Amino acid sequence: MPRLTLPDGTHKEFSSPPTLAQVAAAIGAGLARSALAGKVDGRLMDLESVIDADAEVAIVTAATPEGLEILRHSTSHLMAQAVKELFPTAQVTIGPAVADGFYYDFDYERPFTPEDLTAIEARMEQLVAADLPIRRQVMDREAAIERFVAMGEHYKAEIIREIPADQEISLYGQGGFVDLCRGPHAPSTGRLKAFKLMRVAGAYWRGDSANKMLQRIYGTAFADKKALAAYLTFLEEAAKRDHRRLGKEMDLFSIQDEAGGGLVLWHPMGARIRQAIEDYWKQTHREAGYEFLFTPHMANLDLWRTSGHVDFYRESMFNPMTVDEQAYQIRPMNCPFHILVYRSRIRSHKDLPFRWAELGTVYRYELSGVLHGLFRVRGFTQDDAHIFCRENQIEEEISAILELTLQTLTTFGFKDFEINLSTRPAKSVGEDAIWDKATAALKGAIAERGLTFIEDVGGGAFYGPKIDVKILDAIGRKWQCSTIQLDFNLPERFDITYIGEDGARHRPIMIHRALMGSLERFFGILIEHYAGHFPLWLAPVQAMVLTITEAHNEWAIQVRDQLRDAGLRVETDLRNQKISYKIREHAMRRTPWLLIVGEREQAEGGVSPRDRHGKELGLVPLATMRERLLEEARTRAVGQ
RNA sequence: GCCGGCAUAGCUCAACUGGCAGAGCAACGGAUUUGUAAUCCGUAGGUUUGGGGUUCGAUUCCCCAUGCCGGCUCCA
Repeated sequence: MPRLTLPDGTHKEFSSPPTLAQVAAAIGAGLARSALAGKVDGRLMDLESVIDADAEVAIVTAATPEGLEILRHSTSHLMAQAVKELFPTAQVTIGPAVADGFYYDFDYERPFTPEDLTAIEARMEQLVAADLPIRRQVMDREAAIERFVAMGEHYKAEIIREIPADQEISLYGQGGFVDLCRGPHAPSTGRLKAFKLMRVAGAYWRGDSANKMLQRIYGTAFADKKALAAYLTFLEEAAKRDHRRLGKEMDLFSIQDEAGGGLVLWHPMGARIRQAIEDYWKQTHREAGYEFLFTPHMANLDLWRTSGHVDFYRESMFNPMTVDEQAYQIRPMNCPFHILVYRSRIRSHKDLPFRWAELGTVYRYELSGVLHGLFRVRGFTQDDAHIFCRENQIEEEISAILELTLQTLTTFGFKDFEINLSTRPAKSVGEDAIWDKATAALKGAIAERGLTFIEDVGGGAFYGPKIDVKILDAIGRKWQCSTIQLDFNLPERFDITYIGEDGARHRPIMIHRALMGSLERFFGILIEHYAGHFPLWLAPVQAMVLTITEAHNEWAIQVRDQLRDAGLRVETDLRNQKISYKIREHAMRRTPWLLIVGEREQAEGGVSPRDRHGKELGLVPLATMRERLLEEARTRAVGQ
């Protein structure tokens, strides 16, 4: 009789082979109610599956990521059932769980409307109330194909034909609805209690624009209504932080038709922030032993032939232009120029490493439909750098880059990171030995900092392994900005070398790296991370001097000028308005410090500061406040 | 690029099924000289994204264009 080992290490014996549902019931009534599926020796299975041998068993509930995924997957089937009942001629295709919910793609004669969604959702509620059991059934391949063809479900038939022969074909049925699916699924529709259909969108069959456009319905589902409500609140919060909205409201940047989509205009207030970012960037890079380069925005197309961009990157490049009957290309990357600088003279092993950085503006062709605020643009500035080093310098260089990356991201207020390491893909250039050595160096550099990483086996570029660092923002969203990539390809293509100790020519290793990635995109992320409430060192206006009446204008201007002379960004508001009016306005504009100046302040040579949380400090001498502001700016404090 | 939705004053949004295009904020002018999140009064602001069509009449209905928004390989 099966002896089962539970996750806590305890054992349970059964007199006859139990189903997973029975196992859950044996553990506890509460668990039986919340059980969605089970895990047997690490394999997810339906609750009704029978365990007939000793095994490690865990019951899966919606409290775990796996359980939530099952719940969402089952909800997508529930939606497909509702759609088939309401629109019988719609063909089902695929419907997986995704990051924040699920979707299902249908082939239907017309697009679904928002009204359709409401109707589908209502039908789903009915199906939940009916609490239909969800049953798995294994079927012979040919019979399954015949069955789906008979039902008019040609996509499903196509999918079955492509399933490897050694895999079993399983169907899931609930009520009159049957779908091809690997499973597992929740035991019944009654378990799907909290869901919402979000939107309709077009999506190509298999994501290929050569294929037919299907109708995709996105939805989300959670364990209970409370979690669903929390998610919807999160979406509202994200919308409030939308950098496109804040960018307009705070007059930071614009993107205008007259200039072109995806081309960013930085307004004065946005440019102040960018300057603060760039100043910091220059300072840290100087300290980290980098030199700076400036290179052109376009080059003879031949350069891009040599670099391989014409062959491998054409889709992302703008069309070349003709200059004196020669083709020129606006740059999508900076690296070829840096290589030309390297190659401009003979290099010795004693010169290496070179660390060359450039805030290089590049232009890439993106489909008009994918442009999105500052996040997806056609012209952007990379905080790019290229390191040329010897093989035995890789680890040290990577380690230093990682250090600089984390220092930079931390300074901008990001505390949580996820590091991904991508290794050699099937199709790639370079010898095994160098790949192994480089990959080991990357791992070593990560380990040295005591950090953990997620390995993406075979996920590297064809020209070298890489480390990507993702940041988590204030509301838990993940963004990838930093990337550190080894390149065994470009040095080869440009045939760059250095003279070694042995007097022979050797190939240097090239490292591409960007910490913020694109300044535009990073700026967008910062806006959303801080919801526009920039820390002092980034704030476009760090302090606003507010007068009580016109009688205090003179002192207000003196205050402003003294603080400006100290290097702070300070403005005055001398308008003939009540102080509460001015405070409200500048508080809403997210100015970190408001310095109130009236009779007493003028008489004593001070200001009455109010911080961004409305805290009043009382009358303080101007010099004291100046030092406090300078300290806050100098330390790049992100607290509060 | 493709699919769907949307486009009204600088901004946020109204205008029932086709019937005189409006409000708040912002701007500007005036009064008020004010102590910690909105002082009052007034003025101006529009080819309702652009073009075409249906209609006695179009912000509203239809077609085209442009832009924006949400999506477009997270695999049964």
